Amino acid sequence: MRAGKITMQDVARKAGVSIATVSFVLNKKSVQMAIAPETRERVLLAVKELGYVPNAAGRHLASGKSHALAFVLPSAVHLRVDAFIPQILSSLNEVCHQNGFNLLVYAIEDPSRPDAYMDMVHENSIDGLFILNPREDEEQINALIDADFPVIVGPGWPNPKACGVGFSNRHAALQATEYLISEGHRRIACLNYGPENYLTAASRYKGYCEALAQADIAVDKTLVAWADFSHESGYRAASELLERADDFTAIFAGNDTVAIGAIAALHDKGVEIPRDISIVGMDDIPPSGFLSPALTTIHVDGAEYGRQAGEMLISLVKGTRPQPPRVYLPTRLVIRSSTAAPPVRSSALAGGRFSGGICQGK
Amino acid sequence: MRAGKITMQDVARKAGVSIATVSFVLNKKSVQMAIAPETRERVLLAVKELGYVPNAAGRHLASGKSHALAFVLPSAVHLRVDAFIPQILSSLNEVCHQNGFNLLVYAIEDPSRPDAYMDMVHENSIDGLFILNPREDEEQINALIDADFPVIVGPGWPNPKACGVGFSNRHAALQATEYLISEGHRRIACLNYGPENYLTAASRYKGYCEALAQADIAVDKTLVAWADFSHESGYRAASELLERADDFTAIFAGNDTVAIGAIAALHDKGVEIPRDISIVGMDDIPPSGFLSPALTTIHVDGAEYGRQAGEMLISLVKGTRPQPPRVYLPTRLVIRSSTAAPPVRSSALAGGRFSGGICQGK
DNA sequence: TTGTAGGCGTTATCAA
DNA sequence: TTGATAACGCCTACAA
Repeated sequence: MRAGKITMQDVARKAGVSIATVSFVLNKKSVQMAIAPETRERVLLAVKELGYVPNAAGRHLASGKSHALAFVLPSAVHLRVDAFIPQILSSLNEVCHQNGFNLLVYAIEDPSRPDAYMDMVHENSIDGLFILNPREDEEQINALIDADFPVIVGPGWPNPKACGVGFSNRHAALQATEYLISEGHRRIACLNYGPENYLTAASRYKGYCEALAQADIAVDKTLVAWADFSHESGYRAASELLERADDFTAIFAGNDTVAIGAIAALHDKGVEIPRDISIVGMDDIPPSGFLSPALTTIHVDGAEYGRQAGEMLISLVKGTRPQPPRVYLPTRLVIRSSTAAPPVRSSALAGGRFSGGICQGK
Repeated sequence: MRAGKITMQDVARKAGVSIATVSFVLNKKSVQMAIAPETRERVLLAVKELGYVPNAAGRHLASGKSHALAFVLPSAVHLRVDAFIPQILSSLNEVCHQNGFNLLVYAIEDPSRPDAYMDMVHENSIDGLFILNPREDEEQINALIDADFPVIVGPGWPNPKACGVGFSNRHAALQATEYLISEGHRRIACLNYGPENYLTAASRYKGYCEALAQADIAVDKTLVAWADFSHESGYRAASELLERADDFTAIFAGNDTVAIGAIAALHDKGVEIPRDISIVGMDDIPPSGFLSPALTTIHVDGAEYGRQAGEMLISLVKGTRPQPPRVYLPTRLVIRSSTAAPPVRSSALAGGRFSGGICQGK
């Protein structure tokens, strides 16, 4: 294919100028290089007539710029089931292309080589990196940042030179849990998504604990379960929770994906939401508002997330440190119908939540 | 960053050989070029000690190969809300990286320039293209195929030279609708996802019509609604349907995403699923099995989809026409709890489905 | 079995 | 204001 392999040579010949001139015209270095309008016209005409398109490889080699950015995801499962990712990806896609960058996606597949994406950096095939929720232990990232390679991470990344966007997972989890508490819940389970060394999950857990602490509620480890990223895992974790304890009245879920799984588990066990148990999620993924019951959750603007990340990264690539270098996106509690006040029965009387099961039709 | 810009020059010098030898060793052209094992070792050692990584741009320019593949999506909205896409993307990601290719994602943002992604081809920045659900009118695609540029489209693409993977949308829709009919439904609404010139949506509609025809049921246009790709649109379309007609007992939804929206709409109107209305979706996206009611749908293996597409494309890039060149993935009806036999009341007696509303608690 | 050298298509630095 | 020309890093005949 290759567009008939028309090169600057051809354009130059046709326009009767040198290839250097063609390059100048095409790269219009602002006011620096002044080209006679007449010459410019001639070149532009030739370009148009020949259907010339600059070759990426040549440009890349000569300029050292690949005009490509990479979006790195912590895991492939993540990509497969977490509906929040596509939100980010979608706006990132937009920003990139509007600014003349291609967008590479790299979901880490092989946990034994979590930094395989570094190859793209070393091969020089990308100009910048947006790493979503990196694990803290990835030292390579700091090496890149210290070497001034354009990288966007989370805003809490422990390197003063780092630039990042995101939101406070801790705070969002706090918001969610506080809401449950404000509704009157005291026995609140935490169904986090893991693994535990996964930074954002850890932060969310921290927020959950903090909210409990503020209300003088002790963290009960039997009420804490770790799922992974999938609906299935949420289902499983919720089932386990239900077997381990029968007196909690609410669940704080690490994200909407596992919350959806948990809801199904509760449903299958005959637990009614929010009558018997309330549940609040996080992320507000597209289906959340359309479930029955609609999921109360913490809304984060995924599109804004991707946009800001893209813009910051591009700014970095162009040599300007974004201002501000660290952005915390706002999070907002969206109250829907999966939450309510806890059931008003004393456990002594009712003897567990399933006592009401005989009333439930279906 | 650029890994200290170590080039083949450096490696060659260090190993005491020429850069050609280094290149030979690195590109081990199978048995063709025999290199003395001793020399090879020396080179490999130098590579390791220097931490040499080949430069993508140089390689790209010299070889004409970018080692990058692009995944093109018909729209950004699609990417944002259709949970089927990430399934494909995830396995595509895997196949690409395992084979040493980078993966570019291009979601078409600007409908006025639906083929903007062609730039990537003309710039020569990708070696191949996987176009998901292209619109039929994109003539450029045929130009590429005819020029032997590696392209993967759907298996039904009207060009004998085309290679493609996918599944029969028509057949899948037929399966879904047939099932509803087999359950006893006669008044079956079609809530498709659009736009109408969107090939897959059109095929699904065709399958729906075909199933009705087989059962001697006339297509009633008042029972046909077009959504777009989002949950919201499914919600809206279902609401309209409900206002236009009150005697249908089942809905065939163009995909699970709009089905989820539709379920919410029915729910909000007090319609109970599947008691009053059954609904069947398509694609079997991750949350579908976890809804209440769990969605009956047509399962397609998204991971397999992406894998095959990736493998076929890579084979094409390497110069081998995949065998077979067109793959139809199997589709499977997954019966869950959103479908049942139609309510057994005569419309004369009941006077519309809402007559039973007073019995519904909640 | 290994080395030489030309070329891939741009960019960018100098001269002119 | 424009034109030569040297990089850029690698691949690959062709020679040796």
